[in-house]
Amino acid sequence: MRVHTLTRRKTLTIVPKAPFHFDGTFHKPSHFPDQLEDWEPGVFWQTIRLRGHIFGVKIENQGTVAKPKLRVGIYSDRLVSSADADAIRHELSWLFGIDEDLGAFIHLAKKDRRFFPVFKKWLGMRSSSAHNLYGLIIVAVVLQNATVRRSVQMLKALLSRFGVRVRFDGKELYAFWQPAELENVTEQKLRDLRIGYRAKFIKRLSQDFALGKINEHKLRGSDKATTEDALKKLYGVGPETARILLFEAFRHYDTFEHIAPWQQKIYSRLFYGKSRVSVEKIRRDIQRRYGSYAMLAVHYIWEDIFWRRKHEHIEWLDREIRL
DNA sequence: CATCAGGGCCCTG
DNA sequence: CAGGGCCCTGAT
Repeated sequence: MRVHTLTRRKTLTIVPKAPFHFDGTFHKPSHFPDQLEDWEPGVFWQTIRLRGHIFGVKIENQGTVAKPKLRVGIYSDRLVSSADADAIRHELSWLFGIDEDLGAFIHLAKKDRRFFPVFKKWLGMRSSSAHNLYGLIIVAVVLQNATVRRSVQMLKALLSRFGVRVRFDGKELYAFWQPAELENVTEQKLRDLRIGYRAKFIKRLSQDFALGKINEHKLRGSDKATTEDALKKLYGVGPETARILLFEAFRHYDTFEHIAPWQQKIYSRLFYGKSRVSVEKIRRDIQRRYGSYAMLAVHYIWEDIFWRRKHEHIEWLDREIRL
């Protein structure tokens, strides 16, 4: 398969709204690894499709939490116009909440005696997704009813068959295929990649996106209920997938209604030190405490424990997540 | 070797 | 609105 080699064409400087936590925003330790992005402390790489082209993006931390500054290298196989650069700047701003004002959330966090150390450690972290809606749905679908190992395998299979290999800045990553490219791919061909019944979901989702039955751009400006409705109409998108999309792709920080059983177990441990607390109680307690920032607050505590897991052995967590 | 549940969802009754 | 079935895989 052809590898697209991109070279550096332009460099942008972006000044995020302070406080901004670079590593907490660009790297989510709870997510499974993929070949669409890469990270090391202070540096992030990803591919991105905009205006009909594939770009490589390298984002470097050039500031601090209190005085944030990002240097963004744009890689392409042709000249990058100022319209391209503007589109990339604009898209990154949305995907990573770069201009988001976290003031009200921080105010809440300061009043939280118990978890303030965690909020302080990650001060300025935002919800994020490097992918557009279609890409994030694909990720969410391979996540369904599967262990992490199998999810990784399924996404790898899909990307090596349909993705575009991109090389830039010494990295080799993939860019997602476009929905319309699956038009002539049969469900059986997808099943051959060992993705099981998800083949049907991906087939139908791709059709819907190719036909423009869902408008990501428009939904970014819609309220949560409208967006949730539109998402749940998509074949293969249920309560948990919708939750992921609402929080990561649409930046609704209050998305804390659906709690899956495996999440319930981890929340019970994190918030109560018990093995099992009812989802009703968890939902009520968290919503009361963090209001419209319920999911963001939980996200801080959630990512923190997965971050710690990289360095220390956390017995109960290993038991619960089943890699 | 068989059985089972897993970071859900759709469909049926 | 509860429950069965679904693809595949590694664990038991």
